[in-house]
Amino acid sequence: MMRTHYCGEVTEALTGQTVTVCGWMHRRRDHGGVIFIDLRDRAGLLQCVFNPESKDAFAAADKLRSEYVVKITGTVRPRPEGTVNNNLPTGKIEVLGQSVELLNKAETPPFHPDDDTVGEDTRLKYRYIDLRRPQMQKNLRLRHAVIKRIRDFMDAHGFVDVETPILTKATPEGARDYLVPSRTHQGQFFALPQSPQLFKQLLMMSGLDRYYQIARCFRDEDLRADRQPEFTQLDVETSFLTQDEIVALIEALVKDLFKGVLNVDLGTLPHMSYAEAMARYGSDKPDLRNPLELVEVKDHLKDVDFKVFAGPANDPKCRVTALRVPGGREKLSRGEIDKCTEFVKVYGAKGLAYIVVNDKAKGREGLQSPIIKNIHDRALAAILEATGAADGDVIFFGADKWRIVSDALGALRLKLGNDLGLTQPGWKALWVVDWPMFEWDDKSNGWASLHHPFTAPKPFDAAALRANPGTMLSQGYDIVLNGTELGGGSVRIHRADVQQAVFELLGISAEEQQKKFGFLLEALSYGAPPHGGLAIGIDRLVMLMAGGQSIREVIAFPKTQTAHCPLTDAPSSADPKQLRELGIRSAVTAAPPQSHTS
RNA sequence: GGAGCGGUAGUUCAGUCGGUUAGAAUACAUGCCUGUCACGCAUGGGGUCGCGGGUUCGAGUCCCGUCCGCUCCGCCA
Repeated sequence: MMRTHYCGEVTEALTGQTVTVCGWMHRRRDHGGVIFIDLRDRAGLLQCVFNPESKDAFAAADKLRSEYVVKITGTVRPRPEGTVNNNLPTGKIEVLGQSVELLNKAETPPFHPDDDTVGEDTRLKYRYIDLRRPQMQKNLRLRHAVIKRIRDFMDAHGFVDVETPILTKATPEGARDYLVPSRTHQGQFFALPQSPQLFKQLLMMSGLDRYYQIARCFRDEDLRADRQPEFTQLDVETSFLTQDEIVALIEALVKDLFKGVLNVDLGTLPHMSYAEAMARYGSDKPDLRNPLELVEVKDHLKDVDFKVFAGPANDPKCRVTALRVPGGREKLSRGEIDKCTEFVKVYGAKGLAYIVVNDKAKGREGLQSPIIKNIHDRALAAILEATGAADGDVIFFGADKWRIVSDALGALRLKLGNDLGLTQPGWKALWVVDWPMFEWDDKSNGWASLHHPFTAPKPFDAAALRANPGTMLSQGYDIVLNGTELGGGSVRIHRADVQQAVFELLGISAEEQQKKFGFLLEALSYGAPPHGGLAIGIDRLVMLMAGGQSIREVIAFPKTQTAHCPLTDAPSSADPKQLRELGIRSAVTAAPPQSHTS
C-alpha cells in the first residue's frame, strides 16, 4: 500500500502517479466550475483540484471549508498552461482529486496560520494553531536537530545521560525555588531543581566520569525575553579534566552544532578575562560584533574643577569611562542624545556627559559640550588622545560607582551599536574566564558568589581564599555568543575544607551548612575526584540559531511575563480535598481566581 | 517591588479639541463571477471600546484605581 505523502514531497517527479495527502484545508476557492483546495501540512502547501467529472469527489469537496482536516487521493499532473506558479515549491503541479475524506471538521480559527501579524497573547492562548505556522514548525524542528546533534556528540565522546530528580531539596542560596508540598510528610516540601548542579557533582563521586543531561530547570523569578520559569539546559560534568580540557570539549561541541546545523564556522573562540570584558565592554557577556569600546579616563580627571568627574576619579570604588561614537555628530540629534541620558538612568546613572568633536585641530574651540568649561586643556587633550577621537565624533562619559558606570555605558554601547547600525551581522563567540570568586554586596553587606558557591578558587587553597576573598579568582568560565550568555561552568570544589571556607565567606553558618549541604560535604569526604563541567542554555542557543528575539519562539508552550499559561490557565487554585490531603489548611487567602480579559 | 509602551469587531489596527448612529482592512456568511493561488464583485452579520470608580449636559477620548500583555531595572548562587 502506498504511503501517505507530505504536501511538500509531491513534486514534478511524481507526475502521473496517484498520491494520498493529509492536512488542513488552507484555503478553498471555486473557479471555472472546479474546486481548488490548498492543502497544508508541516511540509508546505499543495493545490488539489476537483472537477465535476469526478462526481462523488466533487460533491464531497463541495461540502468542505477552510481548516477542515482532510485526506485527499488524486493524480499528480502538470498545471494547465498559464496557471503555473513558480513562486510556490509545488506550483508546477497539482493533484487532480479522485476522492476526499473528511477526517475532522473545524471551527473558524481565531487567526490563520499564515498570518504573522497576530499578537503574542492570542498566539499563546491558541498555541496549537500558532505552532502550525511555518516559522514555528521550523523553530521546533531546529530545536530537535540541535538536541539530536548534542546527544550524538556527547555519546561519541563517551558521555552517559543520567536523569536526576525533579522532586528535590530546597537550596538556601540562589533563585527562589518552586515548592511542591509533600502528602506523606505534611508541612514539608520538595523543591524543583534550579539546576542538577549538586546531583551531577555527586555523579562524579559515583564514578560516572562523563555525565550529561538535557535537563529541565525551574526558577521562580521574574521573566524576561530570555528567561522562563522553566527552561532547558545541556548539563555536563566530567571528572579529572582541567578547565582547558573542559572548555576545549564544549567548544568542539558548539562548533559542531553550528557547522552541522547551520553550516556556520565559528572559528576558534577567543578567551577574555572578566576584568578585560568589564573594562572594554562594561559587560561580562560582551557582544564582539559591536565595534564600540569603553576607554578609562579616570587618571586624566583627578584634578579637574568639575565635581561630577573629579569625585569619582578620586574614589577607588568608582570608574570614569568614555565611550566614543564615531560619526556620532551626524547620527545623533540633540534629542537622541537626551534619550541616551534617559536610557542610562535606568541603570542608576545620574546623567550622561558628552562632548561633540567638531574640529579637533582647534582644541577647546573645536569642541561642543555643556561640561568642558570646567575641564582644563590638559585633561581635554588627554581624553581626545585616549579615545582616539576624530572630527564628527561624540564622546559620552560615565562617572559613578564602578558597577553603575559599567552597566550604564555597557548598555549604551549595545544600544548605540544597534541603533546606529554599527553592530556587524554574523557570529562572534568567546569564553569569558578568570572570574572573581566573590563580589561585595552592599545590600547584604557580605560576599556573594559571582558564579556559584561550588566553583573552585584559583589557586585551590582554603587559606589563600580566606586571606584574599576580594581578589581571588575562580576556575569559572562562561561561553558568550553575540552578547548572550549561552552557558557557564567551572571546575568545582572537590574538598570539604575548601567548600566550607566558601560557605563561611558567604556567611552560611556551620549549622546551616550541615542542614542544607551536609550530604554534599559528607560526599566530598569519601574520595571526590577533581571534577568540573558546564551548562548551556538550550533555549537561548536555539533562539540565536533561529534568529529570534525571545526564547518563547523556540519553546512549544511558554509562559507569559507573569508566569501564566494562557492556554491551560495554569497556575490555578487547588481542590480543597487536595489541600486537605496535603495538610494545607488555608493557602494564603488569595483573591478568587482571575479570569483574564474574558 | 519599580519604569515605559500597549489593551477598540474573530484578527490587525484607525478613531482629531470630549460631541450625538464607533470605522477600515482582513476573517466569517450568502449570492455572482468562474483556472484561481493576497482572485474579483455585491450584500450581510459581527462591539460591555480590558474592568471599576470619578469629572462632565455628554467619556473609546480626561482623571484615579485595578487587571492583562510586552520591553526593561531590581531579581535571576
